[in-house]
Amino acid sequence: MRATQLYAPTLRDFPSEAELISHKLMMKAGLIRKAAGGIYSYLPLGWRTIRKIEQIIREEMDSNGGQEIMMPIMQPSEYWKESGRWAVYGPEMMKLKDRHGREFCLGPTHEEMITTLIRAELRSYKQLPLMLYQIQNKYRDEIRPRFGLMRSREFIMKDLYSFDKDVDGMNISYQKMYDAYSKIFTRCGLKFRPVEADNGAIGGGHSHEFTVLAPNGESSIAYCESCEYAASDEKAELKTIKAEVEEMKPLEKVETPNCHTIEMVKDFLNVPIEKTIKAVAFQDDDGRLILAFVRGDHEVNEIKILNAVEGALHLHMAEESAINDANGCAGFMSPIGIKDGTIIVVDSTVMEMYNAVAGANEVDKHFINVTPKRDFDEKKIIVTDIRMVKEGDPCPHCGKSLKMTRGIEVGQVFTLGDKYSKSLNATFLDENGKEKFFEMGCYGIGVGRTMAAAIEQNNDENGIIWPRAIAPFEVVVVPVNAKNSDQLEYSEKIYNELKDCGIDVILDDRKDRAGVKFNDCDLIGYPIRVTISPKSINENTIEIKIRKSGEIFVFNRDEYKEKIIELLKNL
RNA sequence: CGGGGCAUAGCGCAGUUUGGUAGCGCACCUCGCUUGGGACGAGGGGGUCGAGUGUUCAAAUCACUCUGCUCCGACCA
Repeated sequence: MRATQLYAPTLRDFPSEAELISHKLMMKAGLIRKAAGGIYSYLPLGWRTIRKIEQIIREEMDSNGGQEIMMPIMQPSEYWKESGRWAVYGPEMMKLKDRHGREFCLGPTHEEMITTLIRAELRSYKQLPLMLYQIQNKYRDEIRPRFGLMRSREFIMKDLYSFDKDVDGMNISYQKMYDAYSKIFTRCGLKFRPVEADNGAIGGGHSHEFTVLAPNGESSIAYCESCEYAASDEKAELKTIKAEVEEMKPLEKVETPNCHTIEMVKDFLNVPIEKTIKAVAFQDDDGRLILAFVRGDHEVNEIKILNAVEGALHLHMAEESAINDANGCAGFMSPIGIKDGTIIVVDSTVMEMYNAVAGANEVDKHFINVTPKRDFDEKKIIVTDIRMVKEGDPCPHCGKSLKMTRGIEVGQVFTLGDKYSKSLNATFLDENGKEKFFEMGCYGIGVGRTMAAAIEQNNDENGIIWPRAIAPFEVVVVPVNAKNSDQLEYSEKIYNELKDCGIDVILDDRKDRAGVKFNDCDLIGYPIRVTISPKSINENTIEIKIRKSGEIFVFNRDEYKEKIIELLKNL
């Protein structure tokens, strides 16, 4: 490819609509253009990267037993009504009608489609396991599309569905995909973590989110550097922190005028924050009061509270009247003296504390020397892990301290069990001639998001720094002055030689000044730049610049190809 | 859905307060000159000022309505 033929409209400035660095760079480097909110065209450079990512995905899917198919974007509503998700999916789903008034949707996912596709003809356990996948546009009518390809309404997704005869088989398929995903993102040159996720309502199986580590990511994750543990902040399990055993002093009520926050209490009483107990009052959808208690320096994790309290679906901050009805006192609360029947959830770490400070349920009064295992009635409270992970907390697997980082979820693997085979009545006959539901799994990768995440993770003030495997071109050959026919000729020779080595190379034969071309090369992010100058011709050498490190090498004509191939291996 | 901001040439912006001939930089086209990090000179093309309605002799500018974009939040996982 020659740069003079390439449609790559680079911009001098960042478009004002872009906020996130990957979005800005994709616009500026001419990778994508927006058609509408959350809907994009991919220009040649962007599309080349997309295709390289897809190719890596294909290779790993195929070598793990996947078979590629293509299913419709436009799906009839009947399938979704049958599974019960037509109503459930709600406004997220793009719906449309044909001229006869028949209802369709633009598929946000394809469980219904694939299950109905195979159910008529996949009849025997002998045909299992089966793994089918596609790389397809998907649609979600996001409330607020943003961040370019990161949260868009139309997006490219690889989705594979596995069908097994039993749970053991399903777990093997799951493991295969888990391994394939690790390989895919490694090959893409990304720093990522498989993050433990729970299946929520689906239950039973397991799930991991593959999260690319990036400071601008939408999700916050905790991970361990000593072992492989990683989990999203809301899901991270936490071990109980044991406090040093102390002699229990007698409970005592003290005046704490106007000290309604932990900060004020700890300063007024001059105690370390780890010796205080913080209260947070919630109400659920039914109006039930839920009091949560954590150590003063900890934060409550609402998701964990929801899991701990039977029947609670959503939480909001409690009304003061509800607190008063339970004999509580906002700003000065503890479980001591709260009306029976109130739901009280205490973090397990709190139960380990000795001689702590907690509210007295009276205005301007706190208790000191509270020892929960003596002073709280364990029969009336729920004790469990309800706190939010924070940097430095011990890893639940190895005990070393956890680190926090932000990340971008690029892939997700999920066991579905028989949820969809049951609701869509997809069965086969097993060895005993008995009819059974398929045990399914689904495995998605956001292709555009992977591209965005790669840029998020690999850029500097000059532009993108592509990992070699997904760079639109691996090498760019730049004659310093393309109007000079000697330089252009020499450059074309080098270009052809590299091409013959199987290297994905582009010749920047534009007649612009060197500075313009260098800046574009840096912006677009080719991993290696070959610079051809009069000096190169005179000395019969090749000058090479590594985008990532900025290193410059000069090689002789007879060795440069091997050198470039060698260098590319590490980029 | 709540709250803020914005909409003028391909991109970035000024002009709006105080109504009166549509501007600047970059990009684009032509010619010249230049070529190792976004040169220079000369000439040129490109706009229903997001849409609609109203006020006015006169609206990019004032008023109302709508649409789109964007940020924060809620929502989603």
